[in-house]
Amino acid sequence: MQHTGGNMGSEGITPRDEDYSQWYIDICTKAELADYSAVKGCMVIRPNGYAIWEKMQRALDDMFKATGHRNAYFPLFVPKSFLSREAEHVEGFAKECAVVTHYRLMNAPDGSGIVVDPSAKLEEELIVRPTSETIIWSMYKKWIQSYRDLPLLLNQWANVVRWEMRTRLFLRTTEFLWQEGHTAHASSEDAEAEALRILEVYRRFAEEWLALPVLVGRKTESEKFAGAQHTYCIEAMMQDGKALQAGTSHHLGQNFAKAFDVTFQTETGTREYVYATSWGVSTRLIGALIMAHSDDHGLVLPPRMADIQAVIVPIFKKQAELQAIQEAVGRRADSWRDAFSFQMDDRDTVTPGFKFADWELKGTPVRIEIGPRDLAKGQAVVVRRDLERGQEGHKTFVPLDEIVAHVPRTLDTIQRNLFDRALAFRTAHTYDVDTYDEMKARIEEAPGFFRAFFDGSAEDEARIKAETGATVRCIPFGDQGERGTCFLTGRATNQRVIFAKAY
RNA sequence: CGGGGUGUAGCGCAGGGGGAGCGCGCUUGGUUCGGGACCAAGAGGUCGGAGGUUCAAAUCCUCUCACCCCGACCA
Repeated sequence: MQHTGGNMGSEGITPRDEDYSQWYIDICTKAELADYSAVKGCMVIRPNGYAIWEKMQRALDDMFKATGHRNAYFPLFVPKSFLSREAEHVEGFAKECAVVTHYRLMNAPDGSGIVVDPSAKLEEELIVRPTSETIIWSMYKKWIQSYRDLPLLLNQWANVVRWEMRTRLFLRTTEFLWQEGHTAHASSEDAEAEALRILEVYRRFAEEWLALPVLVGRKTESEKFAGAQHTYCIEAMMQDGKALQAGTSHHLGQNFAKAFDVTFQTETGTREYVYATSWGVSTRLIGALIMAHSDDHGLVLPPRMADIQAVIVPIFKKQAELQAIQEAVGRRADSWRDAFSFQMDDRDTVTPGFKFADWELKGTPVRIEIGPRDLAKGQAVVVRRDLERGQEGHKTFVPLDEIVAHVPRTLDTIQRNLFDRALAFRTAHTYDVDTYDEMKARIEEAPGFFRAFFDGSAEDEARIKAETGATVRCIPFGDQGERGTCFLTGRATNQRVIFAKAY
């Protein structure tokens, strides 16, 4: 199949149990979150999708500011020479960098179209940033002289490019949007505290805003960011039991300071390399949101992520009936607007039934139906997106004057229910395993998180990945200390890890 | 980079040497409207591109381009 999308409606959504991967694509395209662009591996984020990103940006940005960070913007282009300064770091990205070699086009001499002007070759080639560590650290070298300049706490909202072999809408695209924080500190302890502070910001954001329960922990040596001393992460479970890394925070130690020769003078007059962190989340979170909550009818948005939290569907035959409904809503619009965001769908070109399905597809958390019969009784029908038709609580009759209080409560209930549901799903799909054979036997028919004592080497991890497809997603905090025996080597260990197949 | 698939109307597809079609959507008019309405009349295409075979190519041959999906690799 080629480009999907268009005006098909949710009738065309592939059920999850039939083809999870196709279901995901259907949600993205039919809910008009994204569309394929002319460039392979690149996507267009449509208004419905971008609205979600804007919600994420707003919430996260406020949290970054509240923890003392400021925004800045660094250039898209990085001189090629910068990338050779940090060999370990380069290793991770060199194979997927886009390179700018020329700066001008011209008409082809033979009139066949536009060609690259061979005389406009760049002296030094430019890399399109796959991440901004190098360009940022080249500036930090100029800006940091003294311990008084520290800590330096910057974040940037930007696009980056990684030339991936295999792409997937939102989850892995050639170009994507993200935020990248880059901080510099006077001590290792400060950098460590910063990395953990941000990890906690990410956890709170995921759980409180995205209604996405996450495991918080540390990456193993083989899974950590090349160039980091260690990497922390939040990991979420999708509805197919696969893990998705939803955010990372790195303690970079002095690696980048040494690569870019960034030193500062201490209080006692000595000179020391600065300590660093970096951290980021991307538009991938939109993919996480979709795969955590949505169903076979379409997108399901947590209320705090919904641009339109409630849609009002008027039921009417005659214009006079519509007018009466509009007046009833109009009288209360200001107070409603203060309590929740809503939109009236008063199109007279489609039937109410079509609107119901349409707004469900788009993920709107609450639907308020108002018809002549309701109006006569001074009530409305409030319908929850998170419950199936016929389920207890799906539909409620609410007096119009109580909508202002009822809807916000319902939104809170939905937000909480989505989280609880996702957490219950994760719990039900998390398995304690004592032996490697046990995991091997179960992982195919029961995808999920496998919790095991493990102290194997990077080679052991590679072998497990080759044999089962599973990797160590994280070493969760608060799950350590207990003694056990490694499920592979049989050695005594207190390290408990989560194995899972991952996106 | 391997494997698979697809390029024909906005979307989904059929057609396989001689009139470019169907469904949905779109436009206009009318009847409808509490779970994806109906009738009628319309608009809309260099059949991905190039070359070849032929009296004649969407269709056969050669080459090419592009995108999608699955895998390896990676956020």
